[in-house]
Amino acid sequence: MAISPLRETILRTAVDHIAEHGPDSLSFRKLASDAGVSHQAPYHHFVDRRGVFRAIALDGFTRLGESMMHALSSPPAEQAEAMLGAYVDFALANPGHFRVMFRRDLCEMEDDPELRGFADGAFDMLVDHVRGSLGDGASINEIRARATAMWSLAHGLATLLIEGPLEHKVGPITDRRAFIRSIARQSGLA
Amino acid sequence: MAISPLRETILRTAVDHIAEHGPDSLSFRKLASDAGVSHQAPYHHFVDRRGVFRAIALDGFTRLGESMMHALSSPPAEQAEAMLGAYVDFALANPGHFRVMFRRDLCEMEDDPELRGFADGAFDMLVDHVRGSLGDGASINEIRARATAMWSLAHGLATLLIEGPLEHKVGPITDRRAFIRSIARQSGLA
DNA sequence: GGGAAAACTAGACATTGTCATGTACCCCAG
DNA sequence: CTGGGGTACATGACAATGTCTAGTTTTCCC
Repeated sequence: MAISPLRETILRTAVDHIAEHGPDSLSFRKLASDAGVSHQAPYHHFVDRRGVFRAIALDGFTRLGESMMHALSSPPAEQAEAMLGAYVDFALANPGHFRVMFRRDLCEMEDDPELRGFADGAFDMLVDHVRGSLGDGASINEIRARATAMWSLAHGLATLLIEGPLEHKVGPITDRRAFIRSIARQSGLA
Repeated sequence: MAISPLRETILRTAVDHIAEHGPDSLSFRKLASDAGVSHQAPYHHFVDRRGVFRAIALDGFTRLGESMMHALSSPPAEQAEAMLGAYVDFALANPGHFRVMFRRDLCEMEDDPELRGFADGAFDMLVDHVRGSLGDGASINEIRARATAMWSLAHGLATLLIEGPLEHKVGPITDRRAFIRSIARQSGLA
């Protein structure tokens, strides 16, 4: 998979557009003309319009995995909060990616083992963290429930922050770390 | 706001389509032809293509409010779990609405006081519940943090269930009530 | 019953995704 | 050196879509 300048350009401008205006209004042709090439050129790097979304999702899950991997190296006492923070930080730093990664109408995971593998990577780190934090006595159901709770909390928080309604309700968030900490404390997850 | 048969038909088929294929592929013209009218007829009931999304969101927040209102009448000990359940139940019963309500690129809340009012209604019920459950000693920051945590947890859970990745990871969920209960217990929110 | 407003139809236009096809350039075997 | 094949683009065409303008029918009220 050699890097191609045009491919990178298109991905970058696509992500920027999605971060600002959402995925719906993303125009394949406009991507091409903005890059200064013909409207057919991108087809050489992406099979479809949806191929762009797929590439963005792959990139996104890679970045998310790196972010969570880094959080796993925190001291145990702070690990849960670090995992939540890593998830939310990633989403807010890469809203263009985040908006695409979890939209099944944009990138189908069902029949895409590669994409699903990338997605599994991030989740498995969460499970690893939970397994370690609960100790050996934890049942598989306990681990499953706690990992789901953490994922849901992080995902919901990230989504509500990106899509806007939360800050409108609770006011602007000045210190994101402290904000996440207070929420992690209120839920029993950290 | 008198009811109009065509308007209702269009909203219903639009919601169905979004529930199945997502909002992006929703065609204004196709809605019209499916309803057996000219491609211009819907413009008499919706200012825009986005007007359809706005109407769906308004309807959705009304239903969500009713669902949470009903949960508020549960006995205090079960109220938190009932609120979570109400939120998730609504989302899974109305995925077409849910997918639209929290997409700022589909329905802009910023300059739409009516829509924002409907959305505020549901959130205020959550705050009321939290205020009641924490008692009089709770600070505004505590209430805010706990309400945000509950909203995030419910929203994330609903989103991950609708968009698919969760069931793929933890397997099919046979008893949703028990599933939600186990997650509510794992987080300290119920 | 007549007139106005509401509901709907018809035509047109720019934009979009995508298919089919053409063209310039690079690399390597002969 | 040559030519052929593959890669990366450009061009043209087509159907579908959102929406503007303009006409037509239907409904309703005084």
